[in-house]
Amino acid sequence: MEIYRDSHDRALTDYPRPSVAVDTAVLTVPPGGELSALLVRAGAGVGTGTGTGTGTAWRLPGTFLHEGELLADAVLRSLRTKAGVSGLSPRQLHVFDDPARDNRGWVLSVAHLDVVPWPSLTIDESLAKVVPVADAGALPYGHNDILDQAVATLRTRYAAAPDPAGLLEHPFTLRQLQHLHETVAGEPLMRDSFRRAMEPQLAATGELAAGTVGKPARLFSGA
Amino acid sequence: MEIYRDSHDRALTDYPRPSVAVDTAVLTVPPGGELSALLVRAGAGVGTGTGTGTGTAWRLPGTFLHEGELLADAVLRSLRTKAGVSGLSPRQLHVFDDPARDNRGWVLSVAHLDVVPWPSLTIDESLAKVVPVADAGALPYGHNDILDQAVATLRTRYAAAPDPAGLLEHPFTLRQLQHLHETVAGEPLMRDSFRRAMEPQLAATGELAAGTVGKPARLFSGA
DNA sequence: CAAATAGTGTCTTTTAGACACTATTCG
DNA sequence: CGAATAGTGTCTAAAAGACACTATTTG
Repeated sequence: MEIYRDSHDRALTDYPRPSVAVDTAVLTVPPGGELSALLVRAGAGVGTGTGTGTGTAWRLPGTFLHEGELLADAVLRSLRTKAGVSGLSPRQLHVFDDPARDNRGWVLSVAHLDVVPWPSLTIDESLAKVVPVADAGALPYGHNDILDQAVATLRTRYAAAPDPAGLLEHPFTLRQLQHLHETVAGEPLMRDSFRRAMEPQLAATGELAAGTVGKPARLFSGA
Repeated sequence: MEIYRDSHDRALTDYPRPSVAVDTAVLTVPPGGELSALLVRAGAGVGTGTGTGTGTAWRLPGTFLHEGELLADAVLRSLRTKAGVSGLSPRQLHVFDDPARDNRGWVLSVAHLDVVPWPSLTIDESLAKVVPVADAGALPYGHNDILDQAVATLRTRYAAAPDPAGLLEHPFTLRQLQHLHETVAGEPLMRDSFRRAMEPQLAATGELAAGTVGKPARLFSGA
């Protein structure tokens, strides 16, 4: 490998390097529930921003980046290890770079968002829990900021497409889709406008929902 | 400092760590010109993704993160060193984490956007140049992607506010503001709609522009 | 049948686009 | 004065909101 030197004649490897970690806001919507996030117990010795460890604190799952590993793979690894979650697509949100953030040294943390359909989220309840984002409380090390940014990103995504994160099982009715959007947005939506906005983006299966009160709704298969 | 150990009983400092760099899309609008970006010569030995150095290649300015330094400070340092630019506010765009990106080793690069008013951009022409983004050509190491994302971010910001990056000198007329918006958006905007959207967000100084052809326009002072 | 929900039609309000007309300056 | 630009009013078209009415199911 070629060695480049900078203006002070130092090779690349002569520079001190930060540890790099990932912290992830895992968002989901339980059936009939609110927009929720996955939290893990702080102080387990894995992840960033562990702090002095009160023992009862919760935090977003995270881990250190391994050599040559992609950030997205580190996110998936941390979730697999802690929550048995698989098949996801993490997105970067922001890099937290305050040198004093972590008392173990110089650690950069790349915050991520990962949206997980409820059925894919099987957690070890001794290590993790899923709580409505409104009830997350105060999290250490700026994790509330990550959560806020994650929710904002999710809302932006759902404002533009019917179900970009695949939170709904197919097929679904317009009512189910609207309920999901209201849960994500955190506010009620108008039936007429929602219909007008969504119907052109959906493909009807030709089937009808059965077993419900009222006129059976048409089923859609997503995009 | 307390030492935490992970599940393999390795202390934090035992992990291999990546070098971290910043690469910045510096955008500006020259008077009467197009939306433009700052490029520097590749192969100077500073920054990431230098490659084998053809000698004629151009790239976005970048540098390695120094110990304990904030990413934004590294961006400002790299711009100060290379272009005499000061007084800016870099924003993170994305972390490039392909382990094979840089032939000098494992380097993460945090892409940034920095929007600079033309008068603040005094460059050393032997090291750097400012070219319309449309004429940037093929840049190495995904820098075109950074540029695209930077332009998209800038457009989003200007769709929401009159002059979020302070590209216009105060006071300004509505026509000047519209011209700026058209330059940023890359397409003509309608006079009526633009007026309706912007006027409520502006504060008139009470003064009028002088020395121009036509009825003198009211001057505004921004937010 | 009553209650509940789906689907459709239509009216109103709001917003965006188009355009016309007046006002004021420079050359 | 004529060309150029600013500012305002108004007409029209499109989009969003509101609401009524019909259709079809469960209990």
